[in-house]
Amino acid sequence: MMNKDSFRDRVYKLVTRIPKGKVSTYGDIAKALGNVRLSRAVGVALKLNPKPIEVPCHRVVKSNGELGGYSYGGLDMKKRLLKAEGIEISGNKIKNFEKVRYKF
DNA sequence: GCCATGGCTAGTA
DNA sequence: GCCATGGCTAGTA
Repeated sequence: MMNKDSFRDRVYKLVTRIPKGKVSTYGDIAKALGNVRLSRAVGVALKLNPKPIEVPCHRVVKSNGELGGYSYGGLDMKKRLLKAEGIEISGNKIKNFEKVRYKF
């Protein structure tokens, strides 16, 4: 009997689908899970991400294009990872946000 | 069960 | 204001 994935597992699964060079938002993931109101819980789930390598949570940012948080190495690390993937950032915001925003 | 804690968000003021 | 988590407390048995 296959037990259902927990909320966190479903979050991780979605995040895994975001391709390199693209970003998504906490809210978009929440919507993909059924309700935008889950967005805050999505943030919490990502903070608890046990595998930051496999689950690229650095590709998840705020709905207004700001970076949001990052528990592994802090914001500088998040910024560096994104830049290394070709995402342009100015200050604390993603440039061409809509253009690099991945749609599920 | 209750309560605090967040990597948040849409919609007022 | 929302809602999944995690830690902790009554208050039963």
